[in-house]
Amino acid sequence: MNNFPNQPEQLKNSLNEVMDSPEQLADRIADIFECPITIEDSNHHVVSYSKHTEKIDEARIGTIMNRKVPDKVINGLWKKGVMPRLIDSDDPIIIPEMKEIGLGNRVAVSIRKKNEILGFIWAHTGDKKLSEEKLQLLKEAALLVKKFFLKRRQRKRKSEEGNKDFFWQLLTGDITDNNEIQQQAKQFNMVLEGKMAIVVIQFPANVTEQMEKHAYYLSETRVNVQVVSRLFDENKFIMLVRFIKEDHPSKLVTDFIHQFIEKISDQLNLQGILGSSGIVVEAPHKIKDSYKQAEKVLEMKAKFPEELQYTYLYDELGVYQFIDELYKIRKQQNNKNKYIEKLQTYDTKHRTSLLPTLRAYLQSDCNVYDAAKQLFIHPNTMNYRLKRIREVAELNLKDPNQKTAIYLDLIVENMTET
Amino acid sequence: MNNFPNQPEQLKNSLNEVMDSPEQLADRIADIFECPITIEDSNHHVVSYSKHTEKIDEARIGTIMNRKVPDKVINGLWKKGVMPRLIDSDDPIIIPEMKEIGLGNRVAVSIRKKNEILGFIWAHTGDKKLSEEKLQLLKEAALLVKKFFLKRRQRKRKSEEGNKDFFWQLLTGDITDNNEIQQQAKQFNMVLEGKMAIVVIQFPANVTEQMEKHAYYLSETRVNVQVVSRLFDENKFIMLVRFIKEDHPSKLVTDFIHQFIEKISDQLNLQGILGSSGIVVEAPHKIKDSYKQAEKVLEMKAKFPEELQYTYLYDELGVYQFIDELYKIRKQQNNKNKYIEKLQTYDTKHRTSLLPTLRAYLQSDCNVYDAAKQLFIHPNTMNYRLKRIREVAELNLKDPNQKTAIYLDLIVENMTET
DNA sequence: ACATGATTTGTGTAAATACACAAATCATGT
DNA sequence: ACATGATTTGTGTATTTACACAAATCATGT
Repeated sequence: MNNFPNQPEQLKNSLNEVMDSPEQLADRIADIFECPITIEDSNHHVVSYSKHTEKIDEARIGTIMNRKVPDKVINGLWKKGVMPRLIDSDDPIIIPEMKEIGLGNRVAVSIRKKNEILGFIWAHTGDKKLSEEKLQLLKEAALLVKKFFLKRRQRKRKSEEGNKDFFWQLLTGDITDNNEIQQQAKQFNMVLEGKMAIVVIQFPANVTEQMEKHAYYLSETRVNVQVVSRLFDENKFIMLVRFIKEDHPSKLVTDFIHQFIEKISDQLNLQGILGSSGIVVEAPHKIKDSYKQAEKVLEMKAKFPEELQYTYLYDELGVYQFIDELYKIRKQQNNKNKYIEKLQTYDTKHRTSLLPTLRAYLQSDCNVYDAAKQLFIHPNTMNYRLKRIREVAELNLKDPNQKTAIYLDLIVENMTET
Repeated sequence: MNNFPNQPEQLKNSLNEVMDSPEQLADRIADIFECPITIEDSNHHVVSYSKHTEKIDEARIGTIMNRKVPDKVINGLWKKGVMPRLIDSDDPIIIPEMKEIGLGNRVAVSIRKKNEILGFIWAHTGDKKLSEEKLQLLKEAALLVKKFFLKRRQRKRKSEEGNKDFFWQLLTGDITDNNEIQQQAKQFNMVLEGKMAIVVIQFPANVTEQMEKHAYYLSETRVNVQVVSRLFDENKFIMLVRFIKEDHPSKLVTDFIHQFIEKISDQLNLQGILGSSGIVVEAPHKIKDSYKQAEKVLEMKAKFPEELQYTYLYDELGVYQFIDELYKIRKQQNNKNKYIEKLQTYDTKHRTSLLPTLRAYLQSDCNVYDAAKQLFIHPNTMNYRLKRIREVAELNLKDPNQKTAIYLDLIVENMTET
């Protein structure tokens, strides 16, 4: 094992041999580096692990037993900033012991094609320290293992562009025939069954390679939802997600978007990343609707950032599903809301703020105390103003019909100003 | 005065003489009938009264002093059913003493041209009873006095058709030039200044002559508002009203419509008479808008009879100002409200009534007790159902955005069924 | 500067509302 | 028929909300 100059050759030969039987892949690498080796895919599922039993740690046991790295370990790696370094770098990363998650000393390197993470090689170095040359060798090993991953994903890879085209066709509704859709889906190894939705993540600026890398990674590693297909369009990352559990798709997709944004904001140290989803559909030809709706949500979130700060689903847009159209109607009708006008006139004449008060009141679900808090005034002041509103506008604040009209007209009115 | 066969001749001669000086009109008739005579126009304003001072009663004093019949007397006459008989008949009506309104024995006859009431002749008979021949003579007197009224209204009469045309032009917006409008208005003796609105009264069936008669009469005798112009179109009576007091035009027009409907329903013993008004405008060229709006109100009242039972003004239509358009939008969007759908599904599956409960709750301004009363259930039941609604629909009942959307979608949904 | 009326805030009380719990009723499937 | 869970109603209590009144502050015009 000291014949150092010979090692790369040896490695190549070994790997070429085992190209089709991944089981021995880790063993061969482990032989060269003299420590246990684990190879994972981008999803942190175990692809291959060496038989070495020395220097074994808790994390390794858990990983091999479940054929997947435990979530606790992955989270720990993220928290310590290991994962970002691993994803961003082509070089091996030395990871010191992390007792709290049962991880011994390790060296790891990512396996990637362009910006896409294919997987990772983990060397369980234990007390031993790898030399600079060995680290270099590990990097070369990664390049060679990459071939294995590429071959493994042969079907997927050979049609990656076609897959993208197909996804676009689904998004735009260019294919409507269900049989054709299912045929193509089979060809690209996509499952278009059960409950699905389009999720769009919008980045505030132009997307860098690093951002793409992280986005792709995150789209691979979710659990409750499965990302069937994904692509970047300008500064938007569009995903087709499928729901494994059929229970509460709204909650699942909200959580997914939440986590996605949280993690990627954290990892890239970026603010202002928005997420949205169209409604959950069951038929593939309705994916286009879900996409349109997801885009609509983003459009409305841009127009009403505060109001829709915590809204991600089209279903939850409420009146903002049709506020644009309503705006057109009201403008066309050319008839200002009588009550709003009266209050506006009164406000400008007497330098009061009855209209903003009414707005806060309506936006607080007609709760006097919440509305008062929002405006930093005493609840009695609020009540007094409401009394004045009733008098000045001759408005019955118990009439849901009028209140609804005012609520909408106040939103529409604000749209005029922008 | 016993030369009875000669009296009609005498009457004619007398009247021809005084045709242009109304002051002596009543005197001449009084001479023939040997009792005090009062002549009123359709508005119950005094046109002419005889000098006779015998058999004078309280009502006559009040009438002459104010140059108008006191409201108390008019109301009394309506209550006793005298006015309808007078309006409907060409023959003189004998009216017994009505002490409660200070009215002595009288005989009265209406003066009319076709269906339009021009005025009335009142004979204060006192203890005397008029013979059948004298009654016949009074009828002839009415015919002759009619000539006087027609001459009196010469300008108005000669252009009655033209007036109608002009009104239609205002209603349809055929004239837009303000100068032209004011010129024509002057020609037809119409005042088109200050605050105005179009009021439309809709009759349930085809309009008979009797109904027209009453409608014209009522349009003459209102106090706080002035009916500038009016016409019948199919089963609709369209009025242009002007506001004398500028204070609270909404209240004035509501009261006007209320009273109009109440009185005419009462007089004609008719149900289902609807009234509406467009917004109050200041510029004559906006009358067309007010007309359109008044028609829109009637249209919506037909579609939502219960909801808009007490709504007459366009301003007060609330969401019904745009519910038609919203219906189109929502149909086009082809996306059912998620919350409504969930509740509907649950209701059919479990034979519950969560959706009707939510509807009642929203329509009762989110007041649990009112909604419960409306549904004849215990308030606790209401609360329980609301809890289930929150759970089943995953709906936050404190979110005004969602609630507003549901409120509107519930209305829109009901429109589908019809 | 003063008077006036509108507005804001503090204090207290009455009424309305929410909520927990228990009992009764109902629907449904085994 | 029975068990089960959902639903309805009754009862009582704690909390919230509405409202009246008073005092203080502010704006405005003379």
